[in-house]
Amino acid sequence: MSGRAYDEVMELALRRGFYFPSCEIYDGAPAGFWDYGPLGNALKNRYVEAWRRYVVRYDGMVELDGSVIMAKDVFVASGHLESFADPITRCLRCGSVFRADRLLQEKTGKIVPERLPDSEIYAMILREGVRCPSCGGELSEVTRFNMMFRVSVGGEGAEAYLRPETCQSLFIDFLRVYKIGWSRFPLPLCQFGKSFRNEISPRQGLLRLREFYQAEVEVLFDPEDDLDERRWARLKDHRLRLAHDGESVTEITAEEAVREGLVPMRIEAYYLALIQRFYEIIGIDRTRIRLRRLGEDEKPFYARESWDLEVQTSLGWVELVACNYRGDYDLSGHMRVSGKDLTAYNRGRKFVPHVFELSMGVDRSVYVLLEHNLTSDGRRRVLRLPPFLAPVQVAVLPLVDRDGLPEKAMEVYEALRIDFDAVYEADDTIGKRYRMLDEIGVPFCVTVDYQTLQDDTVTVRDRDTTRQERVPVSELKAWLSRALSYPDVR
RNA sequence: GCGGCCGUAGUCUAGCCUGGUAGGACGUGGGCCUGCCACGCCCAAGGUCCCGGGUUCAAAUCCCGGCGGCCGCACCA
Repeated sequence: MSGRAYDEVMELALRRGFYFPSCEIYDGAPAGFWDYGPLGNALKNRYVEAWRRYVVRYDGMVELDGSVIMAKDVFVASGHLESFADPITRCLRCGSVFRADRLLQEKTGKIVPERLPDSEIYAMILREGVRCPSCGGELSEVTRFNMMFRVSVGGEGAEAYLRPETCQSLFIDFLRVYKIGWSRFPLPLCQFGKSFRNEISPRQGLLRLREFYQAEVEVLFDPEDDLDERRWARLKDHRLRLAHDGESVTEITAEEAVREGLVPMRIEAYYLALIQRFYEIIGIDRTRIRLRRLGEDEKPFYARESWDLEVQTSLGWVELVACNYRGDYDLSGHMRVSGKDLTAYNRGRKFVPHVFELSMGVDRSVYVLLEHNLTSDGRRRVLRLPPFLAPVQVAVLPLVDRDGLPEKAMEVYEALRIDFDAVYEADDTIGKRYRMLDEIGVPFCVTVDYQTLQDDTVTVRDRDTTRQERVPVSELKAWLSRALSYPDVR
């Protein structure tokens, strides 16, 4: 696992301002927090806009924005207070920490029930004589480490938590959203926003953060009513890259996957196709994408079936999207704890909606976009982002910094700067400017030369081919709009 | 959290083993030059050598602790 590409992305991120450590002027700042600089923020925003286009609007989803701090009861209902913490024991001699239940199972072969109280687990450790696998030392009592950040709210210090996933507000807000008119199923709710997890050892830059962006889709549906034909027709022929047991990938259309039982329901196959296609559109090499079905021991506590959309990187396969069939776990839980009725009405029948979710890691996706698109042929280093994702869309350059060219170039820049993310660059030789702009993925460079002063045309240089085309200044805006437009999908 | 390696201007790095308070490259600012793909010239700014403590006449260099980074284990909704 060579991390060379990772190191190159990291160096570029620091030097050109894509992202960098949070609070970095202070010593002792905790790990797992990163800030987006000007370019990274722009890239992240474009990624989210693409998501809105190819996932949210394409499917007719309903986007909400919930609060980050949520009441304790939310996480009683969601199971996070109980299940988001693992029973832990530590070695009293060497300090190593172990999952108590797994250690017991490994050493004794006995299954440790998930709900067993900590004191019982500890009693088992003593009874079975289990000791530290590293040094043979004695093990401590069993404790829990919850990965949620606890906060206290108001003068009373009411117990609340930073959400560990964005989706809980979608489940909770469902009641109101449903009542005020969004009452057709399937009902895909979605949200882009921050989540927080107190990871034990955050690592690898944007790949594992304690504060991070998610873009989550929670499709609420009637379990007796599989996907409508209108949606199904759109993506049933898309070829899914399904990974079974480990490595081998089978390419199979969504329709065949359902027919052959590889994916149980149409609604799952459809949304798996939707999300895989999204990553293909934004420029991730599809041969480096797989949808891996998780085994029983890997699934989150609330999931009935899980697929991870994974992408191959220099650090191995990275999970970008968790796709989970959550059943009625969430709404039933919130009904039980809140006492509110979250059933819906469809075709003369009351039911608790089931949920299929697409939980996307935004920061990880941004990282993968950088790593997959950063190319180097020895002389030239180019960030080959699709033009519609580029943080800077166009640069305006006077060929030389004299003879009236800068004035004319500035005029061109002024005409573009509101409609596009444009920069003006006059320093250094023209070749050097092209190189600097290639590195941050600027897809088009508009150069004002001596001919411009004669006939009011400029050259537009293509980042990927370095070829230049002469375009009248009067047509520049239309030319760029076309070149920067989103690819069409039906 | 455990173990290994590591932490020097914005970035990459020399120096560390064999203590004597830092040198380069790129980048940045200014000037010159420049008719299209980083190769030009001149000048300048920029360093708490991660932080704290210890040893020493003297610490970037040796020792301890902390923080951070990478890798492995563990964990990963």
